[in-house]
Amino acid sequence: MTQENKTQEEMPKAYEPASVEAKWYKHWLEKEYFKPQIDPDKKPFVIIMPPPNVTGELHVGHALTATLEDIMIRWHRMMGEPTLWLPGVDHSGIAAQVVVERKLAKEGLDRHELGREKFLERMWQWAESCRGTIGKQHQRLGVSCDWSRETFTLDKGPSKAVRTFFYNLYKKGLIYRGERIINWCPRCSTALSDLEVNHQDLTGNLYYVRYHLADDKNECITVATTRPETILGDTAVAVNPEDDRFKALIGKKVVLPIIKRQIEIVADEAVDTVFGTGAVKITPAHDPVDFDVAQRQDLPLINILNKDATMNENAGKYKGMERFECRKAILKDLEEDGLLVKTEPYAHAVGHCQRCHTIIEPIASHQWFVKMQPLAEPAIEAVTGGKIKIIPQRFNKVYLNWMENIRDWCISRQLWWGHRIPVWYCNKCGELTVSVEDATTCQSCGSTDIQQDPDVLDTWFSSGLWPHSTLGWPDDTEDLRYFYPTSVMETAYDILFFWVARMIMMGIENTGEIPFRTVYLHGLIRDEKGEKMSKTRGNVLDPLDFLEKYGTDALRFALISGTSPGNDSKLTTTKFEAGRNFANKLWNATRFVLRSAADYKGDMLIKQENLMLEDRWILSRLNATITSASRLLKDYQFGEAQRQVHDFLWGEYCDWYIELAKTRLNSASVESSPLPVLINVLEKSLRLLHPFMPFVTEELWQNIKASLPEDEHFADSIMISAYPKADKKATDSEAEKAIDALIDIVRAIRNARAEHNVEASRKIDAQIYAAGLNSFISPYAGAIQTLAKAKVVFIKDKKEQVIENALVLVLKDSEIVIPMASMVDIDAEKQRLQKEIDAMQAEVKRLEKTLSNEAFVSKAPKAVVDKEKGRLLSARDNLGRLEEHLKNL
RNA sequence: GGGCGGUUAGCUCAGUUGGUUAGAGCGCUGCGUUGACAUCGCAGAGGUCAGAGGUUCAAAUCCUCUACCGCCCACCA
Repeated sequence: MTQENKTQEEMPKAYEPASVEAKWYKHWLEKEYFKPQIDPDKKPFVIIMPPPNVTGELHVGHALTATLEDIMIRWHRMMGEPTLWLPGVDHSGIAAQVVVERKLAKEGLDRHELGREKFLERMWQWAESCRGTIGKQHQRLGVSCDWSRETFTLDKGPSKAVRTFFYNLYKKGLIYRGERIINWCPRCSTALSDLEVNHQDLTGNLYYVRYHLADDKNECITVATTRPETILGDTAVAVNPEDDRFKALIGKKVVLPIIKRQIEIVADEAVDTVFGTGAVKITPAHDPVDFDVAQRQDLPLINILNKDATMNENAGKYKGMERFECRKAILKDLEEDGLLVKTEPYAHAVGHCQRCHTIIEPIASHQWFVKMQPLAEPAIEAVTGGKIKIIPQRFNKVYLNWMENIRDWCISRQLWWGHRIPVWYCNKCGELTVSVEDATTCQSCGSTDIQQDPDVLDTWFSSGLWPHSTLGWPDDTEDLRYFYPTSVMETAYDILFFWVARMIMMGIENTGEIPFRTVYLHGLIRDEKGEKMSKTRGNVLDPLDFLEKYGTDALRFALISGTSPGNDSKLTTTKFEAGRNFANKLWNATRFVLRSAADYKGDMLIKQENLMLEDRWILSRLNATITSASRLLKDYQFGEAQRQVHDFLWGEYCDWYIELAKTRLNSASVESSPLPVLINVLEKSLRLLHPFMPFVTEELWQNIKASLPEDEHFADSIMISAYPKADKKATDSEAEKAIDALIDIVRAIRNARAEHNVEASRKIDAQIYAAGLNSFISPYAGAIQTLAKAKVVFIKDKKEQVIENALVLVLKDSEIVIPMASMVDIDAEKQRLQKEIDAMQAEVKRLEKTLSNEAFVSKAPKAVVDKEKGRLLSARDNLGRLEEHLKNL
């Protein structure tokens, strides 16, 4: 250390995240470290970020996504792989439109008054402002993604991808327009896919209604329904053809109550003979099962609802009524006519709009659909064949179950915000034109009198293309060739079907390759009570609040700690505190190391011949931690990896190594100084921790760098430095054994002091006999004196032990004798010894039993048997010594 | 109706090829102002790993069943 070291002098006593974070994020951006270094000879590591919705600000779920992905990205980047993390934002069709519509409603407006064009202007304003906010929030989280590639789903590239995909599927016959039962949200006034409907069990009623036969007013058939208003749309009554009760009635006509329309009794297998009355009213326009029956039986469809779920002209006198008002009115009328046989309470699942929670209505409607089965087949094969790995594995089953039972996907939405369907209808010949470019003429007749389909596509139709559309598809771009297929798709398990499954299908369809090799699914973050966060519950946590209070690194630490793949986790303030405290601990440890380094005159290279036992120990422990953390990162065990690095730094480096190093700082010559190891281990540990806590590690690492002489081995930033690699040569079992024994000794003496209420300032005496380890540990008499406040004498021979009136501590590899003189009362000590003897006897017994078990000795691996044998020997030995000491007391 | 997950210390949770005395954070008890850190240090208490059965030399870990909690999927009107 020849230069002046001002840095550490300026380090304040506590870590202050705010200034550090802004400084380094800016630096990283300026140096363009987030951009991938393309190298054709290296396989890149690629994550396409799940694009947040433009529905507001980021929440803690986004923060978790950002953290997990940033950990992977930073780790791989430090491993020297060309690393791309591509950020983006989703226009999020219906969800965003609902948000803006609500804002309009507050102004007393609705989108129809505004008109499509003006409304879309408002949407764009909103989306742009969200995009800005989301970007800023992401930066505060420290995400190291390539902002130069940031993409919005409505950008030119993704839009072209959407149209191209639509066009291709249409040409292949996999996209078609047809009349089917779809889920209609009266509030949003649009069709929804099956996935966008949440089923909720509600207790309603099952109403039994009597329909009289047309030709015999005395005879009737009774049907059961939960939605009596749909009677107005009935076009048949169905019974099971095998049902003897109704066989005679098949083909006869009944008269619908109230509107008096005559409908036929038909036979259809879909009818369950044991449910309800065994006779079902058929409302083909408002029930998927009835729709199918109608197709088979060639029944007419009568739609009774307007778009807003009021009754239409087919409802006769109920026209204009709101649907549930109508239900009440019909029930009243039925009752008056004596046709309501009975009413019983009935719990059944009712569909609600995922976005606005309005009860959805099944309605027969002309919509665009994707035929899914042909797309699902290769997507199933990709997972069963192991080309795509899902973590945790249990989601394979969930994924496959959904894929194998997939149904056609309704993709048209009667919204304004989104990708407009690339279809034009000809007003002259009635034919349609599907085109990637905007069409100007009809493909069939050449007429220019054409108009584009007013609807837009399901937002997931574009999200599903995300991994390849962001990289340039359908164009053959360099990015697409180099970065696709991507490496990991990291997202929450609740969008497995919405998004992940569709990306797999679409990716394979469009590129012939899987979109990503690994799917990592994280769990949901819940509040302190374990409740799912939602705006209506009002328990949504804003990550920015925590950022400001505890710092980004603490937030990231909190989000990851105690989590495992696919499992939900609770976010509690104690986790934030733990993260903040850890950052602060590192801060102070570094402060100490650098302060010590300022007085040190040698260089920082570790010289093998100068190493003391504790140096070898901490190097060995560091290496073990690197090995383990690397393995855990590779296995996506981020919570556990973080914990192990944390435990090493706090529990081994700070608690023991620094404390041991202090004992030789003052007296040490340059050769025997702990500084090289102190600083090297810290520097390497910071790199090990960097993916988890990027800011504090960068700041401390830079401080270390500044305190050292110019060194070309140090990169400009920790984030582009090499991730530590395990080195088998660093493993040192001799040093680990000796230092473990030393730690045992210190702990035992401290424990004895505490147990016997020795004053803190008082030094006690201790004789230590460390058998085979004596030569290793005896040099540490001074260290023990400092750490355990005991004057230590090492004895070579047990015979030298003076055990009269003394406390004897029997450890694994050593024995400590502490003269009782002023410390202890004998009875208490006898009791303590007896307790230990009991425990040791139990241990001996257990081991004897294990080892006398021939099956164990013959079947268990030799290493395990030997280990047990060794333990028995040492337990017997300890027991003997304990018993002897008790006798001598 | 199918499927999945959870049940481990007072609380929140780790514990991934079955192998020492089951761990962490927080909380609790006692002690502590020696210049890294009170956002700290030292010591301690606290668990028949939901219950029952099974496989194994060996089970928190694998299998079966049961109980409770939670989630997902599903067109019985």
